[in-house]
Amino acid sequence: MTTSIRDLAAACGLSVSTVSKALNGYPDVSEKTREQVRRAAESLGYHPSAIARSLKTGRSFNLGVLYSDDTQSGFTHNYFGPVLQAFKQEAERRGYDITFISKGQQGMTYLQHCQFRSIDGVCIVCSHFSDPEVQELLSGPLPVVTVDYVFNNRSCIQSENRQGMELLTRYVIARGHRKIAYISGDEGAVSGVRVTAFRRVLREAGIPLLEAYVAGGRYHDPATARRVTRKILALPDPPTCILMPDDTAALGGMDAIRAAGLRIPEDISIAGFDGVPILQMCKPRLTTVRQDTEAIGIGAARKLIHLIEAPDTTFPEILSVPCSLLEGETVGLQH
Amino acid sequence: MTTSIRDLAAACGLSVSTVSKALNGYPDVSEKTREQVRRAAESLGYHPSAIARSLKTGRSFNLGVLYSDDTQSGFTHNYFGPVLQAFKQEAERRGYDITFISKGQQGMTYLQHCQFRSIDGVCIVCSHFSDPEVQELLSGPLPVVTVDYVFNNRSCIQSENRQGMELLTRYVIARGHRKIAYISGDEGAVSGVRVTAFRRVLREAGIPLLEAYVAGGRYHDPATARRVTRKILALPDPPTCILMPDDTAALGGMDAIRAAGLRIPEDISIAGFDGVPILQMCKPRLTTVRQDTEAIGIGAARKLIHLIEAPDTTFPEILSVPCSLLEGETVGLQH
DNA sequence: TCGATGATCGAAATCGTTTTAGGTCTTTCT
DNA sequence: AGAAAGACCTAAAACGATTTCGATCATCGA
Repeated sequence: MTTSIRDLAAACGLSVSTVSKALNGYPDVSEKTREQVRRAAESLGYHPSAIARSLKTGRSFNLGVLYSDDTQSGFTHNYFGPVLQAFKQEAERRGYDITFISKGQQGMTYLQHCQFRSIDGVCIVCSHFSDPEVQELLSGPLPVVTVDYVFNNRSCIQSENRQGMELLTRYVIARGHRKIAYISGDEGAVSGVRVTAFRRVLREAGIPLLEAYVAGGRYHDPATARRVTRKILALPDPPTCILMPDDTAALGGMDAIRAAGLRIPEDISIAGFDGVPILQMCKPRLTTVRQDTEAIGIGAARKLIHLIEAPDTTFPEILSVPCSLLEGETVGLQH
Repeated sequence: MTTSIRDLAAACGLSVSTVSKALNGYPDVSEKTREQVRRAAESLGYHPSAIARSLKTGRSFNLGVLYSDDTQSGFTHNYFGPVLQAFKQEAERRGYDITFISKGQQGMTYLQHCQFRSIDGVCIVCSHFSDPEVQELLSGPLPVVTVDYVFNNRSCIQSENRQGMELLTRYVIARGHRKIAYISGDEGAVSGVRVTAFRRVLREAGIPLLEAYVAGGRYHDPATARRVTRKILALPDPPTCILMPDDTAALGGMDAIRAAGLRIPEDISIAGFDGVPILQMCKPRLTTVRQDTEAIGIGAARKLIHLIEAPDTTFPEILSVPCSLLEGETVGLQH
């Protein structure tokens, strides 16, 4: 089959241990034999078995990714997808592979699945942080980083949701809007921060906010967005602009607006959150807040690897990456 | 640390081998001790180490996924993304994890990366089948299935591109179009089959085809699509309908059409291929051919696992899954 | 010249499993 | 009763690496 270290040792006329040490840079092997081993490895096409190595060293160079979401969108999730992609690429650059930790594999919990595969650390990015299995993993023995969720003494990376929301709200106000509605996503810290920022910017601008203008919604759920939007449009004094929890939901909102016979942005304005690329190619181009998914994914990978490789010099921390405004065509001038 | 089989054996007062056999359903262990072992395993929270098991058995229950694409879209690729998602889910259902095989990991080729991780089999889905490393993998010792690429004596799964293209072309003709342009994707078997089907349906319908109407393009590249569309629109006798290689490219085409001051579908019609869900929520809803990405992903996983688990009863074969027409709003009636 | 010191190398244990080849004891058959 | 056959279990050898602990040998200072 594939050549093992024993074959290599035989080919060199050396012992297995010497060969191993030569390859792993131990000091007690002469430069001459080291070079000989290298050459032989090259010509035999030798590569060590990650599995055998892991068994002995306890390090697998494998990062777990816990990703579960309601929306069934999987890899193609408009926000998590690109985050995972960046995470994976950065991990690979550092010599790690990734494996997805999934529910119900052979009756194992998430944590057990990690131990089963001897995962070195895990990145949790999902919508079910209240799941007991997720909590078990969060308080378990493995290095962990989370995305968009702060847990006691664990590292987290997320967008500067406050700054992003401020950016958007200020922009909308600058376009002349005074009657602004806000539909939030699933309850949680992210939604909380955003709505708080929204309220504060309005207050600071001296703009009154009807409580009927702020409604609960769901992330990445166009159907819910459609329903909530319809309700808001039916208000006695409807808003001139609606802020949606994300771009996907915005699509549902736009649908409801069109169904009501209104034009975007002439009759009513709408904005999203996330900045999914493909929607920037559709008409009308959605005005939204771009989350730097690449920076988030890369940051998560770096932090996790750091936690693994230098546990003594690294501490849990909350990292934030700034958002930017994507000015599209869905927020009109209001006077 | 985590409990090993030795701990379990000690707790039961049995030998390691008996415990192993009890857990693995060997016949030469009494039902009584088997039950005892099961109970002890449960209460100690014992789960075997996948790594140690792999080392001994040579089976890792790990499927490699080779996925590289030009477009940098990664997981969020409109066609490959959903395919991979379905592949992953089906693999997990069968007790397999997946790991991505990537270029340049520690200076390893794809094949070496597979061997490094003791991958049981690999699913190749990418756009670079001409890459020597991909070819090495294709002719290597591991079980392989491919998506959208037929290789000598390897299993392949793909859409019934002929049938899909026929469906669309007939539909467009039925809507009254006679001057139909076709922009194809990157050169290759898939593109070939589609354009052939397109030509044949036209011929059978007795509709003449201007050679200037069929142009080369690129998959998932809106910029190229825009350029090619512009050129076609500038023809002395422009078509009334343009068929694009995929939905993403269609976006570029629509852009060029709008830039030319034409309306969709009143002035000119356009259709895509793939059926990406999010675009079905945008206006105007794109008329396109839906590829059953879920069936493709699941089929790939099943076939691969079958090749792994029952190599003697399984043979390489080409599997095809039918497409369906997604009637949107971008192909108008022509008279 | 002799012991000490370094420089290289190798033997063997180990990681956590699986699996082969026996081993022991009871039962059954003749 | 003696042998054959089952039933049940264990010892030990792998799998392919890493790593500890010695072993060997040449060199060197005194």
